[in-house]
Amino acid sequence: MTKKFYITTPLYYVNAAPHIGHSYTTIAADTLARFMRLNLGKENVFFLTGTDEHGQKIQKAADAKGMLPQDFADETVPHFKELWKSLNISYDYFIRTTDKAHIEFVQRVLQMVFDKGDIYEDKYEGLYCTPCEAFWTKLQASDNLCPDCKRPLELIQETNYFFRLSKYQDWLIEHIKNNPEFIKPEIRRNEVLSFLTLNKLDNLCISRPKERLSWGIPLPFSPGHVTYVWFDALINYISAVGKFDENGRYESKWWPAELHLMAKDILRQHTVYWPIMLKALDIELPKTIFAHGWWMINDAKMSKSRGNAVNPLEMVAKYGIDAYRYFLLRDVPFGMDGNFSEESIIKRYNSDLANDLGNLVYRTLTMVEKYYQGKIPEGKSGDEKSMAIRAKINSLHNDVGACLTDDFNFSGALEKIWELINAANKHVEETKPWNLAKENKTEELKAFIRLLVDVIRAVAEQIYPFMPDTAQAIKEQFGEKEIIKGKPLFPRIEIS
RNA sequence: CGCGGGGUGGAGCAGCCUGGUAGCUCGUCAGGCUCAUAACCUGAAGGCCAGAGGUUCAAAUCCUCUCCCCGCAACCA
Repeated sequence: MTKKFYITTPLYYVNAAPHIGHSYTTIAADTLARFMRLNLGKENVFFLTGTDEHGQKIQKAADAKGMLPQDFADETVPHFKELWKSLNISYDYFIRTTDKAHIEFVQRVLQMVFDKGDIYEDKYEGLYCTPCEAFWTKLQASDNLCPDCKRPLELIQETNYFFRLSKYQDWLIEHIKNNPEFIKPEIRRNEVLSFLTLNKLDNLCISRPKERLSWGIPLPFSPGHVTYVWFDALINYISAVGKFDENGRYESKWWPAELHLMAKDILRQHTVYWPIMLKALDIELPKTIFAHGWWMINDAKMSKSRGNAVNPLEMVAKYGIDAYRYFLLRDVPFGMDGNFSEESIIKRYNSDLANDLGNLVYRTLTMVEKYYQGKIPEGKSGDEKSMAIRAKINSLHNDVGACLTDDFNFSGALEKIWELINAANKHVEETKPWNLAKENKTEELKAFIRLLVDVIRAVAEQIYPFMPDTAQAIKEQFGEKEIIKGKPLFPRIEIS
């Protein structure tokens, strides 16, 4: 049986334009997908992303613009697709929750879970703010006033449908305990586990009455209700890659997913609702759910009200696709929060990309040009330092792989690559090729230059998943037999 | 006493599990070199490891207490 790799990003909610957070998850997923394609073959990797388009916020956003929700979504989705294009995102499929096939699939799921008895009808009572269209708990609104608009709340009652989360609580706890890989990183696993062991799960309300919300997938067994967005959205992970047969068995070439990637704010939905939904359907669970951290903007949480959201397109225009990708994956260990600022991008850019990598490539090109008229020399060196560098070249792929496949440790993988780059730069100082040239030590010089070229080729190979364009550019400059020297890969950014 | 994570040179982090010269990246300063994008290499300065007490020959590392920061605490997509 060939190994396969199915990776997903969350479906992004289309009520606003994509920001740095969206791009972070997607770049990380893209890097893993590219890496796995190199290892398992293109045909054994499936990378899914898409958009979540139902629900109240979309309806409100559309209303505000005097549009139909569908038209509003149709207008927003291209922003995501364009961004992915300009970030070199190599997704295999882009799903929209308004796709006909997805809607039918969700309805099928609802009917199956309903028939099984895990969805039931009940009365829901709560404090409701009509202008805000929101329910509040007594805890949130102790004074009986809407925390948002400060208007009095009404106690209203409505009939809704509920999903029996509680029935599967003990099973889920056991599953998490028995599968350390299931929720990562560990801090998130602890969080979920303590939450599950210390609280009794309430059943999840998975419907909204149509009078209150019409923009959603109608429940097949109650046309007066639409489906709660999360129940709709999570199902994309299976609706995109498989089908139910006539006996209600789910069949898919790709499922179960090896990895669901997301930011930590939607961990709950993925580690509690989603596994239980799958269990109710008798479908295998994903292998790993990984929640990464947030990017803070100049030490403040990014939010629309602060107006500090970073536009990825702007960053790409300023610093380039690969510098942006590199920065996000390198600057902060995956899983932790990071602080985003242009100052830190520029620092990374200048020190890692321009000074270390770019300069190594450029100085090597110049030497090949100067000493060998652009022809890459043959040669082998057997001294200790050269051998040590050779060893690093040979182990680099495994080192990078160990970081990526075990822990999704992007920054660690990049550090490994940079260790080789730094070793090569140091090797230049120690070998002093300009002296070899003066002293006519031709064999040594040939071997030395060849070693540098081999370092650069290995580096290009390994940075490809992270920085596909740069890898390509390096490969083009170092041909089979000779070089084609271009402009510096990363011209330094001078801060005025 | 709700649960969890954390407080280490100017900044960001590692080390703590398995006690024994406090390490990395960036920044600062000095030097070297010239193949190179004023890039590269070397060296230096800078830390009583939040605080107090305890265990020990020996504690950033183990134990107790205190202070401070952050996350989670169900429908927010």
